[in-house]
Parts: sequence; structure tokens; C-alpha cells
Amino acid sequence: MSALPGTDRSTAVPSPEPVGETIVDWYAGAARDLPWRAPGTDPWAVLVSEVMLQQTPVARVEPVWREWVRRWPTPASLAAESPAEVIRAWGKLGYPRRALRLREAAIAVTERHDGRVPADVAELEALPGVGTYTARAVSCFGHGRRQPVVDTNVRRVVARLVHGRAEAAPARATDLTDIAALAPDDDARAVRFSVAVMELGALVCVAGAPRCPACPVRDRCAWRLAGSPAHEGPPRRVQKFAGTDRQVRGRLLDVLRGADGPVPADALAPVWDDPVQRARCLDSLLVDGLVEQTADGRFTLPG
DNA sequence: GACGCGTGGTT
DNA sequence: TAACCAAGCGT
Repeated sequence: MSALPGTDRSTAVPSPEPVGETIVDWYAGAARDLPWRAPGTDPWAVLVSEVMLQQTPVARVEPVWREWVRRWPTPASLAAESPAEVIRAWGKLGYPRRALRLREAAIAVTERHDGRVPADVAELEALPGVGTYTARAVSCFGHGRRQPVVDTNVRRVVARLVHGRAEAAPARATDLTDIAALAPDDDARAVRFSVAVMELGALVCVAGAPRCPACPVRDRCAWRLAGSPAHEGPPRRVQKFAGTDRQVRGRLLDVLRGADGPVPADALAPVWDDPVQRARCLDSLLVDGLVEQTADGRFTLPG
């Protein structure tokens, strides 16, 4: 870290390397050792990790991901599994519809792509549960393709580093061009850059109290250079959870996950007092395909 | 574009 | 301790 280009010419104006290169260099020494980043991790395993990581913290994903790639090492193996087993194996990662969609994506890959996870972003986006972020992440991290990858971490880094704002704006189409403009020219380094910016946002340029002293590009950050101004505009509404249908659905599904077979409606009553809300949530789980009703009226995970 | 969708750790 | 936060997606 001693001799940056230009620093050996005492009279020259400093010309620091581009911020993208600096962030890639920082990543080499700061990256977490996450299992899905191991060299040789195949695109299917990367897809599984990316879907699990949608809104769920790394620490909770790690053990479940290991179990999934052990049990279902290929798309075809998951495609052949029952929804009930997949929902059970999802455990308490949250948003269990993701588990169903991942299974549906595995079926689509098996049927439409000869069992191989595509590298093309448009083909990836056509898979259930795969959106703008996940498609590019799989193309880039799973297949090594140069792709701009924008998640909430990247939006926050760009908001501060480039635009001088305290918080990320809602997702926009220009996010992709913003981050692509910072990527190194070399393709292999551009791939590293995509994961490196996410890591910077996850470890240093965090939402709560950013650790600017540890930031490799702190001296070129538009937000710091502007004096770290506070966020302007309405505060983001944090979604409620207590008392919502989401909480009730979670409790209902928790009972069914733990049950050996179909359970009668009476067995579900204790999880929530309000019978109207309880019935509504059970119905929505049926509609989502997360729950099935047997001929005799009991409830179970879908076989 | 706003909203609904789980869960649990951190502050 | 209630609020905040965590690699989004689909409608």
C-alpha cells in the first residue's frame, strides 16, 4: 500500500487509481470467507445462495445453503423433490414463497435449459423468483460474466460515493449505468468489483453508522466531501410485523412444518386468537401453494 | 410505485 | 424496548 501511481514524483499532481480499482484491491484483504464464494462453486449453488440471501442475513443462510447444495446438488434433483420437503428444508429463513419459486426455477431450468442454469440475464430473469438483482448476480458470480450488479448495498454506496447523499434512493434503471461506470476495464477485475462493492456496503458503508475511517475510498466520497449531510426527505417507513398477516402466516406454517402429517383446523387455532384473521391467512397460504387441504378437511404442507 | 411477504439479531 | 435492519420479488 506504499507506492500509489504518481506518488514517486514529488512535483506531480496526485493521480489516484480509479475508485473501482481501489475497491477491488480492498476486497482482496477484507472479503468474508463465504462458502458460495469458494472457487468452483457452480452456478446452481450460486443461484440457491442468491435466492436465500434475498432479505435474509448471511449468518442464517449459511447452514441452510450447505444442506441444500448437499441434498440437491443439481437443478434436476430439486425439481424432483416435493414442495413439502422443500418448504421444510427452507426452515425459518422467512418468506417461504421463495422456496417454492426456487423449486419452480429448478423445474424450468431442467425443462427449458437442459438442466443448466443459464448465464444470459434475460433467460435468468424469466425464471420464477429471479429478478433484476438475482439474474445479474448469478450471471456475474456464478458464470464469471461481466455484469453490473445492484442491490441495496450497492445503491447505498453509489448514493454516498457518487451522489453525495446519505441514503440510497429507490431502485432506478440508472443504478446499473451508475455502477457500470465505476467498474474496472479488465473483465476479471470487473467481476470482482461487482462483489466488492456489495461487500463494501455490507461491512463498511453500512446503513446505520458507516465506518468511514475504514473505507478505502473515503477521500473520494462525495458524501464525506460534502460534510456528510443528513438524509433529506421523508424517513423510510419500516414495515410493521406484530399483528400482521405475515406474522400469522408464519405461525401457521410453523405448525405445519413441525407436524408429521395433516393436522385438523383445531390444531391451528391456538396460534392466533382472531378466527377471522386466522382463516384469511390460512386461505392465503392455500392460494400461495404453501398449504394443502386434504379430502377430510385437514391441513398439510403440499405434497 | 406502493404494498405484502418471515424471521430474528442488533441498537 | 420498540425500532431498525438484512445480497428482493411479484403484483
